[in-house]
Amino acid sequence: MPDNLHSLPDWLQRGIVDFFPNEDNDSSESNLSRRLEESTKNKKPLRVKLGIDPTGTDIHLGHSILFRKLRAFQDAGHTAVLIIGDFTAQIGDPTGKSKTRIQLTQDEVDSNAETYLEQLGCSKEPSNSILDFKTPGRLEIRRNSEWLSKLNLVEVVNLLGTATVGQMLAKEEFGKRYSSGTPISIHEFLYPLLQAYDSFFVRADIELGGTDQKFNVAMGRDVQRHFHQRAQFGLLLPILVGLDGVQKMSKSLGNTVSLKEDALSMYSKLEKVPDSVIDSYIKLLTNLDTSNLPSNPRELQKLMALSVTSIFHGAEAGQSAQEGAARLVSGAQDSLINVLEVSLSNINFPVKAFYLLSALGLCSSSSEARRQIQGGGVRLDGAKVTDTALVFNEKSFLVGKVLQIGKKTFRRLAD
RNA sequence: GGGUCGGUGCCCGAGUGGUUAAAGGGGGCGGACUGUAAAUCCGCUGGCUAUGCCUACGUUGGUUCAAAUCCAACCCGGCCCA
Repeated sequence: MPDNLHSLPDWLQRGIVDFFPNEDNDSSESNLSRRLEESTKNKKPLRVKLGIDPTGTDIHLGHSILFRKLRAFQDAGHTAVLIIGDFTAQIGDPTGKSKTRIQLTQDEVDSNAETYLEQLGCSKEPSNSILDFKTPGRLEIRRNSEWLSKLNLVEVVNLLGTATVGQMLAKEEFGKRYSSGTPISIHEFLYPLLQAYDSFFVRADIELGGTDQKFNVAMGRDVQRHFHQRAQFGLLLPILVGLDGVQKMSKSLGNTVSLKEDALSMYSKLEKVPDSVIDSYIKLLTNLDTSNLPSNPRELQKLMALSVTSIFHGAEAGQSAQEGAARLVSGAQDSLINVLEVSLSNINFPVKAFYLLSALGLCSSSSEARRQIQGGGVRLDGAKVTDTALVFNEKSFLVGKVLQIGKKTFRRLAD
């Protein structure tokens, strides 16, 4: 934690791990709080850059930390510059990757970008969206293909001249991959430079990023200076640990909570998160007062889950998710009100139980369904199904009953 | 370009002609226990409406009754040399 974190305004402090430059002087070039003051004094909002590469379809809680901080800047009167890395997504950020990333097509990238904006609340009012899309002057959305696809080779070569191979290999992932003999494609070296060029192009005053972005954000400063522009500040936020409590939250590790998920699903995942991560979740994902929290870990877990869910779905939905989750756990099958329904309309009767599970999409394959039944993981209205050869003859027998797979998946069967 | 080693299931990694849907570990899933946690123990971990059938060990072709295992060509990577 940086020593002079306290020099920053309260709204900015929470969750900040590092910021740079971080010099204790009066210069607005190297002292962030001076720069903020200068901006207020001159009534000139700062341009706060956050880049996202639309490489997937989901925004998860880990990303939300950055977006919420970006929103805080918006609320403080600054301009959020959201960069959709539609160009860079096709190169792939090597950060944290042990392998070269698969390249995406323009179409994939475009549709991903759309779902991202949707999840950030582009069609909602600022009061219940993650970013403020409505207040004039508070948000600028740019696609980096706008400028990156126009660079010619001369300009690219010039840009490449900003960094050295030594600098690149000093970057942790590259260094590891290099020394372990894992291939590094040359185009991957270009990634940090393009991200840096974005900062120059949008004239960023501040760039937000996860701690793993330190190198890329710092590169932005170099490139801005290279093009005779005032260098941005870097503001680093932590990488959220995933639901497994060990690795970072990442779609490919399957330990995420997506913002797309309904309140019940979000709550259920969060309330069973390992104890070790609860503190960080509370600090990074909620606005709870950390000096006044329940000491019982189970209570703490529930409070965290409730708070986070409420932030993304509203207080009311959070409440009912909590109640719904409690009912699920208590095993009170009769009172399963909020269980998602699934229609049997496409099923031909008689139907084999394992086929039904797979046809309804509750298991990834019919073989998987069979295994679930064998392993005792399937229940119908609370009664364990153990016979893999079980056949249901009549639809009417199933309608209204609750099918359960494992502890988390419940579906009410509808006509 | 030359030499050399290598490419096995989600990952790591054994296997060098047949009882191999492929040892072992990790991860994941399910069960028991619990705080719906952790730890621990047990089971499962290619697909298929399924007592059987199909697809799988970089790719393609070949040898063989039989190939992840042998041969050829090709593709991809590491290292060394140029």
